[in-house]
Amino acid sequence: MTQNHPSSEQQRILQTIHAIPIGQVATYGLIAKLSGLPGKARYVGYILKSLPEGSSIPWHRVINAQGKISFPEHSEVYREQKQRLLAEDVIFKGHKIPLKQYLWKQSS
DNA sequence: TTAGTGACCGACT
DNA sequence: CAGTCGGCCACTA
Repeated sequence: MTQNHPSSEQQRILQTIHAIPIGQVATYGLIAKLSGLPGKARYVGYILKSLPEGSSIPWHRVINAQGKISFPEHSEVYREQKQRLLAEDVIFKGHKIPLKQYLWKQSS
């Protein structure tokens, strides 16, 4: 199978992100895995980067595997993401979110 | 077509 | 705990 509908992959990813409950977060890698695209964490990042302005996608609930926001600490977008998370009562330990305790079903 | 670039990840110092 | 490193793969110039 050499043909693949590119947009369907994106939609699966966006759908997965959209399903993240308020007050919870998920890593890029987990999003990819739950979307049936294991190993394509960077793809998730790429899609979020190219997300339209007024999108209803809760992009702020996506963080990296280190439990941190994937933006330069001093950037404006970093502050916005952190602000949105704090507004949902997501707890930060310094600059990190304690995944072990708050991350979305770590399954396993 | 090739080479460079990431809103990444896991294993390993 | 903090760095490095190699792998990953869609996208772009």
